[in-house]
Amino acid sequence: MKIDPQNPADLSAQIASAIRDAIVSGALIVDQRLPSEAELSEQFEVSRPTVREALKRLAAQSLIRTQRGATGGAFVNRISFEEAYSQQITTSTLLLSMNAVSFETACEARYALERACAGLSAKRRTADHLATMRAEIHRQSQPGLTDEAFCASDVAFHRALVDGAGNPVMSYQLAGAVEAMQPLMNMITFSARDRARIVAMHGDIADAMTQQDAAAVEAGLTALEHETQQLAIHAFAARSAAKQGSAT
Amino acid sequence: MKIDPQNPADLSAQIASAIRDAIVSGALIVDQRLPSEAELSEQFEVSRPTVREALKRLAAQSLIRTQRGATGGAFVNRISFEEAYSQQITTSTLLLSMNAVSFETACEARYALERACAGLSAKRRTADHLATMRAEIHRQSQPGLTDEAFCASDVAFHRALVDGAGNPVMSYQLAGAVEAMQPLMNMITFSARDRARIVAMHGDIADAMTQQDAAAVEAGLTALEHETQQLAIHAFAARSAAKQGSAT
DNA sequence: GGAACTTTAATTGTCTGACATTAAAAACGC
DNA sequence: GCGTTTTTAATGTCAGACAATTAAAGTTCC
Repeated sequence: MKIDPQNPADLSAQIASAIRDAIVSGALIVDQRLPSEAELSEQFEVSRPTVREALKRLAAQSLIRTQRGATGGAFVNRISFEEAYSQQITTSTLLLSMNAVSFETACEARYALERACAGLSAKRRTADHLATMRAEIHRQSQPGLTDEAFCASDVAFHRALVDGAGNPVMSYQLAGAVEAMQPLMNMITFSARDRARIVAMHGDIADAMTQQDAAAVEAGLTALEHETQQLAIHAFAARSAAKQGSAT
Repeated sequence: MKIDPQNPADLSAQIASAIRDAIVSGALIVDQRLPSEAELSEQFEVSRPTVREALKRLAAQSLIRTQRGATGGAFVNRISFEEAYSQQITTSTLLLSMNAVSFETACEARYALERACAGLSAKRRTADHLATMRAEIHRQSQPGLTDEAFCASDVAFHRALVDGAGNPVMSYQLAGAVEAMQPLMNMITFSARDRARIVAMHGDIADAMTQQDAAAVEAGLTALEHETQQLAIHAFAARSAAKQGSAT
């Protein structure tokens, strides 16, 4: 580390990259203090604002944290699952919304991955997970619920299912897949009948989880995927029809 | 957006957050130009360096890109799958290496998710995917290969399997799970016999893919998971034994 | 001698103002 | 009308300064 070619462009990006490599490679370990900004600017032969921009880049990725004061400075940060979750959700959400990923593709990926949890989750789920699922099912049955709140509850239900696997790595990987679907789901209007069907399916899945019947959980998820895909097809058909109508 | 409480701390983080929210919520759309740094510093009533630090934070997350010159500025960036991949891999890798996640947990998550691809991938894989898998199997059989190169080839094999599903969202979500395992795998020394067994299993999986036999692909992955877990147990047992020996 | 208070020093956070670099648009010459 | 030059608006970088914060060292008082 600490070397920097005299490339003309974007010194702060180069410095950030050098420090990032040092962290990823293990040359800088967790909680280790980086040199002060003044020292870094000497080492890299740049000004302090440039060093600061590099450090902010790393802070944005939760690779470092900073403390003020006499013994302050920049420290290599231990990335928590929480931080990793929220980063993944932001990236996944934007990736889907910006790249014209079809609802079908995103939905397929989500349910395929979620089915991957079914086996472990059916086996390991605790009473807490079951209680959360039941509570969300109950919330979803409330009549006055907005579509948005319905979708949020849907996400919470599925997160409980995923967390039931008791594998934090899996929960982390799935967070993006499940949460990023929410904006897409929000584009759908759920009729009372649609909601009733979904709630029933959630009930079936919760029952299967209670009985630790992995195959039934998978089957329930597959049924739910099919239902969701159908709803989306109708919603988008209706939407494009309305567009046609207003255009003519 | 554009509001900013007079909270004392970390103005650049607040500004970055405000702009990020505007992008995520859709108030700022792809390729839209942000106000110039000078204008932003007026709007937020801070200096230009502070605005710049905020913009660098966003650039680090690929939310914006900047261009110099007369018509330059900061533009909302369309996050590409490529960028999202590499971000996910960095975050996942650090998450695993920094949080003392057991090999067992990471391995379980990885294979569970990979099995989720098996069905789609068996059905949709093209000749290209099969060819890549065969090529990597061949490379893995080379005698002079370093452990690191063997692991890299292993990753390439599995990525081909995942990509075979033809679902870019799934490939993206799996990238982290598969690649982040590599540093952990690199801690294992593969004997010639170990490698032969793994290569044989890869061959079985490739055969199943060729025949589009989803169940066989899943079975092959399960067998491979078991083999990997066993190898890891022995490797870590040997390692801790060596540690004991050197300590006394 | 010990506890409470004060001072000091180191570090990040922010500001001001300036200059360099870049790239597109405008002006100019022919 | 086309090629060249100039202008201009923007980011990239720098230098120097001050404010805010925090921990440690020093000081005072009991």
